[in-house]
Amino acid sequence: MSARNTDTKEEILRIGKQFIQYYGYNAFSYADIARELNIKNAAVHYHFRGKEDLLMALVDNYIENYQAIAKQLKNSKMGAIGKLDKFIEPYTNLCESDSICIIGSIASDYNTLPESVKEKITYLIELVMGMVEQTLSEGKKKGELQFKESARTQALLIMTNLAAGVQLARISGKKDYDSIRKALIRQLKM
Amino acid sequence: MSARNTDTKEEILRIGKQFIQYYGYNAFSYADIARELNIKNAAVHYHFRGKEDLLMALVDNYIENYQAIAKQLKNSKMGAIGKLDKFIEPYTNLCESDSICIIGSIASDYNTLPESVKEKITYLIELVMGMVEQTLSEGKKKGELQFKESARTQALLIMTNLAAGVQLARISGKKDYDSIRKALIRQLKM
DNA sequence: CAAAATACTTACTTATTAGTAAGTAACTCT
DNA sequence: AGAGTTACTTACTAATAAGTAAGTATTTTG
Repeated sequence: MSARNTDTKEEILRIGKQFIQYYGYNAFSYADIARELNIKNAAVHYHFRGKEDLLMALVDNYIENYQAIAKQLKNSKMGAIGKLDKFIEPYTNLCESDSICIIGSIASDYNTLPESVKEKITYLIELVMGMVEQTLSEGKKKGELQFKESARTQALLIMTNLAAGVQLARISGKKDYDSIRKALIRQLKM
Repeated sequence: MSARNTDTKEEILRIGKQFIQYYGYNAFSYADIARELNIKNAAVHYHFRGKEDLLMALVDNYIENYQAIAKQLKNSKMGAIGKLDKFIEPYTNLCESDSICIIGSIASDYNTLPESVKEKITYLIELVMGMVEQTLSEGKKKGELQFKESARTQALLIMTNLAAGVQLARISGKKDYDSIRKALIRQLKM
């Protein structure tokens, strides 16, 4: 046992992300991660000094991810609806596994988190908001989308529909999430 | 010390509600409640055998509350916009204290909760949903409101906007919540 | 091939968690 | 006035939490 393993760190991040989205930040422990990966909790501490550091790393991952997506969308010839679909897709997947988005999960535990994480999550939200806002603005200019609010407000409406949509789906079922998702797109198209 | 106190039970419920909305169900303990009320944690156990029982009682409180509101609205001559404003008001107040609604809080911790609570929260959501749906339907029939989705879907859109709106406000500020709230009403009026 | 770095495990600590059993003071009822 | 009942406190338990120090096996590097 215990041959050197180069991707334990990534596995910890993977499980950590899963746990945050499934149970919430305050409802899983390093012992839970260790059990899942058949290692000892000290091994988790070796890769991430504390839970706070793990969360920071996770948020960093999301930031990098969304930065990459933002770049892709910028250079893409995809239509606005297509871009929005790409944005919505991950939420639909979360729904399938009874999980919620990291922003919603962190928002719920927000008052128990260290300042460092709070700052980083603020940045992540602005990043995501900016992306959606931009997509909406462009889509409107090109006549692909229509909405009456400012792009910022419309982006807020969409993000809150999705974030709480996956939360609600846990309780009242996936049908409700689907209704929300379809209504969202329909209203932007008409 | 320790004169008989008849409203400790209600005080526990009050603080419990506060903690759930501010920290989340998994981020406060009976010791926290005891400290806040200057009693011992065993006293909290005296009134509510376990945390699960406390949560159940809290959800029961919400159910009674919303049943009372539903009855009021039914017999009220208030316009649909007025009724919606009454519904939205508590969310705005939550925002002021950096708190989130109990449904959002419970949804986030959903996968860590006992079955009994899950069932009860499902009932609470249907109750609230029914109320909003009803208000929307009536308002549309009377020409006070306009929307293109079904009343159920429109209610879902509004509830998710509000629930995630207060969550988002924690991170990106109350202005975003206000934008959402105003847009919501504006769209229904036009 | 030896030293250093890496990726862990073993074995622990300290704090906090939910929860309980037994005792006690004050009030209520008869 | 005495017997319950209520509303607690005192004093614990067992489990789990985050975290650490020291040791070990494997791999990389000079």
